[in-house]
Amino acid sequence: MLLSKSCVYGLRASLYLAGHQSENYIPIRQMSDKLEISFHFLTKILQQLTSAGILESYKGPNGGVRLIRSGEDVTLMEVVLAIDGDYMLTQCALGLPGCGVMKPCPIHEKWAETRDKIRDMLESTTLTELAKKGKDLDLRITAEGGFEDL
Amino acid sequence: MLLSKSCVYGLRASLYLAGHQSENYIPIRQMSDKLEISFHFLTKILQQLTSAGILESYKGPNGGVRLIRSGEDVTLMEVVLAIDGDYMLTQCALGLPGCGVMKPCPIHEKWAETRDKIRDMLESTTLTELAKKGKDLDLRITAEGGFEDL
DNA sequence: AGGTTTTAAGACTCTTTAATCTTAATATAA
DNA sequence: TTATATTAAGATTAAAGAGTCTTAAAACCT
Repeated sequence: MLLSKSCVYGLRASLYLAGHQSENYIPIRQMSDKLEISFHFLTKILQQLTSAGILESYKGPNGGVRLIRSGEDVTLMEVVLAIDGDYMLTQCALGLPGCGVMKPCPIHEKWAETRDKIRDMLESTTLTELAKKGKDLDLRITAEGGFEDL
Repeated sequence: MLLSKSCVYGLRASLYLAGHQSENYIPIRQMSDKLEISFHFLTKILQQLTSAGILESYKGPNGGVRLIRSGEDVTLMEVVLAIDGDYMLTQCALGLPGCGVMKPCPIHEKWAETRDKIRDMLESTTLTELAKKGKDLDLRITAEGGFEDL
């Protein structure tokens, strides 16, 4: 699997936040209900995004989480790095340690090109861009229903 | 991780076979020693490639496995599909069931483009091509040492 | 036939990831 | 200041992936 489940959940939650952007904090419970993700599991994932400086959280009534910066600035890459790390973007296709231009494996070159495509996509796509697209076209970030139901 | 460990081992073993192509069967023990992969684990992986019609095996003295067709014909895609399946190439980036042009998620379009790049690379690369490159440049398919040591 | 070499197959264990549960800490508000 | 709402953190359980071990089956050789 390209992205871990944690990472996929993190992306969906981030898109949710980008689509509900306001000054207010959004309770995790609300997100876990809407997105149908286990509350406690989602909480831990969002903690990773918080400590990575992507979200900020607030406890108590009317607390929750929200994007620190506008979703305009936040790329998919940031979310992926915060949760899955850079493993996917650095690891050799044959799993060999230290694979690179100095000590390549036979697949290295082609693989590096392919990886760069993935990297470019993740770096050039922002949360706001996708959330806007989701709203405009009523696309979904949950199994059933569209963006409007969120 | 993009490819499972089983898949990576399968690729390395397939490259080994492509680099030793002959009429003879290659014992799995020899491969597991050279490639530093657990014998029993490698055996299971090669069984998958055998039942997928990529390898054929023979028991008893002078037995082992070999590529059914020339490595010229075998693409990386075939090996990946036999071991990891098409999950990576079909799965939605947000993990939503049935994501496609009819019911897309906001990332679907960009993701599909990126996935196609991966697909193209895997489909256009053959074992022989990589094994030849590995021999010519003495690249490695094991942590230490080059192709020549195999 | 009997012993040896090899793959095949299944049971088992270990590790990592995913998910849940419980308790603590923090903030609000009546 | 007490009750409530919320995130934080750690312990625990469940499931999947990775790896090992044992036994069986097939083929060869003497």
